[in-house]
Amino acid sequence: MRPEDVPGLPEGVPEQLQSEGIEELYPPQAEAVEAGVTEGESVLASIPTASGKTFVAELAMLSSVQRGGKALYIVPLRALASEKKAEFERWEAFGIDVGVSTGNYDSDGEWLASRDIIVATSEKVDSLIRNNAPWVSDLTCVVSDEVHLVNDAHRGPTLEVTLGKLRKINPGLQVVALSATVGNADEVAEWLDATLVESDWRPIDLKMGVHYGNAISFDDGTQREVPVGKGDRKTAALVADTLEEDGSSLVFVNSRRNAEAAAKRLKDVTARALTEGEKSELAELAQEIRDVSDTETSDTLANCVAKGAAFHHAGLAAEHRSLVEDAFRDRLVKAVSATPTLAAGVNTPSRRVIVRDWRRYDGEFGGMKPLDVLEVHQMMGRAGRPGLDPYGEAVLLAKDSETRDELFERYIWADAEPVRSKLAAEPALRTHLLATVASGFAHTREGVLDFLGQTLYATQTDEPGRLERVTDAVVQYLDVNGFVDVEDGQITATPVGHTVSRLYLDPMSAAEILDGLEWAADNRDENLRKLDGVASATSEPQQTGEFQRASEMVSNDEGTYESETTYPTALGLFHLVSRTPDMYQLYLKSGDRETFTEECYEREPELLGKVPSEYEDVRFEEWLSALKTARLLEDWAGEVDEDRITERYGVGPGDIRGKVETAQWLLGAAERLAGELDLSSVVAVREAKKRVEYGVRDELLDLAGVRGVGRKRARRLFEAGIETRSDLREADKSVVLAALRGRRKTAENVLEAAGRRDPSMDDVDEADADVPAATFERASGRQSHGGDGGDDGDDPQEQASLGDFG
DNA sequence: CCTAGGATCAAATAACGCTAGGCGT
DNA sequence: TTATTTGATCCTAGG
Repeated sequence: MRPEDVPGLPEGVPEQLQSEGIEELYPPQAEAVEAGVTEGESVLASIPTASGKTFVAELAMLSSVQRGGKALYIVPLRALASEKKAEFERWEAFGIDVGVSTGNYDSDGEWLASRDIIVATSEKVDSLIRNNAPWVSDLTCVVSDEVHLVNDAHRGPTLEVTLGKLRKINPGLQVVALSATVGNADEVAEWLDATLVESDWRPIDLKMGVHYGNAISFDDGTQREVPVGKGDRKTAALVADTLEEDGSSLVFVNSRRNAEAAAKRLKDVTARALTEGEKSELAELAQEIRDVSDTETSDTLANCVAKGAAFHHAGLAAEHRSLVEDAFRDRLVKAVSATPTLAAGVNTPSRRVIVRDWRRYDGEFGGMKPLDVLEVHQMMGRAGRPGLDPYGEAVLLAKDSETRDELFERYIWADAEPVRSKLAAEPALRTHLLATVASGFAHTREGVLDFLGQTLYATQTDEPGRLERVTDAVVQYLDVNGFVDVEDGQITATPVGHTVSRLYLDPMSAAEILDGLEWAADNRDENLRKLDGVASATSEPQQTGEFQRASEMVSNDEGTYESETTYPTALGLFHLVSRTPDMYQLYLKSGDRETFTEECYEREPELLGKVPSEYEDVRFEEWLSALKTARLLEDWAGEVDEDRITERYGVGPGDIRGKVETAQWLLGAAERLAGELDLSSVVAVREAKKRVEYGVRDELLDLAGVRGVGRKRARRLFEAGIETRSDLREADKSVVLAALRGRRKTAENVLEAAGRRDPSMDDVDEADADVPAATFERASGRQSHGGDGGDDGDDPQEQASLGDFG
């Protein structure tokens, strides 16, 4: 089938496709067209990755818009949203507007009403429905990318419920679902009332095999000799082998540490294959990586990249990740070792994929658990770049012949597991049931069950009555906690219940937060007394005028308290939100248990709630890991350097950012809840939220609110005597310029953002801006001495690293 | 005969990912 | 539960 044979497309689109080099549709694509995707028919395309799924979706959306409709593309990851948007934007020439909506962007989504194609994550879509986004009822086509994710215990139910709601709102809605090959695609298709298009076809051949001894055995019966010298590592040998044919390798491992260790070893292999030109480009890239963040992780990554290897995991800052991804795609970086982040994320194909670790530690499982077939298939599917490689190779590693045979059985010959709905789990139902009631999809127990009866879960369950039981338990939970009222069989959301639903909080998080804030109100006086007692007993450390000192103070384990005690304290609030189920737990590492037990008793008056007994093992452990998270946030909001934090808590720069973002969100929600219930803590909550947002101590809140001023610049301005936004408008320009390290352009931008009438720096003499030469040198030691407070790196980055969320 | 460096072994250590609100100067 | 790292001990080659 050729593009011009596809019915229903807007005029000019087939020509555009041809000019992109698309002469002929791939067989599965043609099959989807024959099934009517461009004529409003629902289709489930269950085909391998990189075989043109997105294209099927594009055809469907274009034709739907052509008929006067509006399309929604649901992505599984935020990172994919912008990638898809960029892809769809080439249709703007045909009068089609594209909009993206993910967590960070707009909230009400009103402006999306005018867009023809909207890209959003499933959570965002869910949230938009909860907030009654008006345009949702205008949708005529919805695309669900990676629908097999309904199988995911954590995020699957959201997708499942969201698709259900969309179909309920728009009865005739066309559903185009894209899925990896799974065991029960027919079942999923039936649930969606869609025609199934299933195929193993790939645009480029994929050879799967296992390396054992001195050779890889492939599934097509061929072998390839890859000798492993003694002392050598298998992975290194395989990477070197690919390199000989000028191909790049992607290595999947099961932990961050392993990813870093593997990259360190691989760099010696890749270094040998670099040209002079590549070396200098890589050196540049390494510098860019160093500039992203001043941490050990960043440094190690830069060292590897300089030699042509890299690692990739969620502990990296987002900028790190995309730098690595881009460089790998451009074939500058020859080998990447990665945790599964890379298997599901943005497209990073590679000539050879090596799945080194196929088991991963799982506490609940009680040992090393083999990965799902689907997951391994996703990894292997990254092999082979269409149009560039003759074929792709995916290799598993075995150290004995028994393992080799097992790997063939388990992963190469095996079909992926069937997709199974995880909706009937209590945590999932808790939030979705409340939302269903709050946004008016159901008002009675029967109504709720009726709605749930149309989900995939209902078509799959072999355990009748389970859904009813869990539903009843959850309704009762919501009732007891005051989120719904149950009367005469009618279930209605209370005002708080409505707010919780709209805030997108897990009701259990909301309950925890409300309990904590109410507890604080009841125990305020007693705890304030304790706090003041402690503060005077520890005796305020001498002058706190000097910044270095002040920052030491907070990070010090001795514990220091602000004298003008606000209550609840920031730490108390950080701990409160850290112990909700919406905040991911930080691991307690060896030694942490003691450290934080001690800390817990020391800081007890600040914590909002009763400390669980040490004998309640699980609860106490959770309490402590929440405290660890809270201390991390407190350090961040106390201007402790990024590298100190990563070192102290054993996390990567990306983790800090993740925690900070979540805390910001939850504190925002807490602020709303406190306001709604008229609790006195609103002000304290707002301040704590602002402090994590900017990563500053309270005296800098005003300054850090100015655009272009992050935690570091704010501190330097403050040191220079400019303490507020209005000081910025009045101050001597040369002082501002000096505080900003003599960067004229930055200074002008800052002044303008602060609302100064004459931001120009043209009339300021360089000599006036007495820039200490030493500050341009990178501080080598961790503790920088000297009075200039020169604790950070160079100008553009100091803002870019983490201070710059806005 | 001593030392540096490598090899070997036992003990210690740590083990994936990530979505979400809404204010505004 | 397991793979990797770390640290201690032992061995060997070379001075």
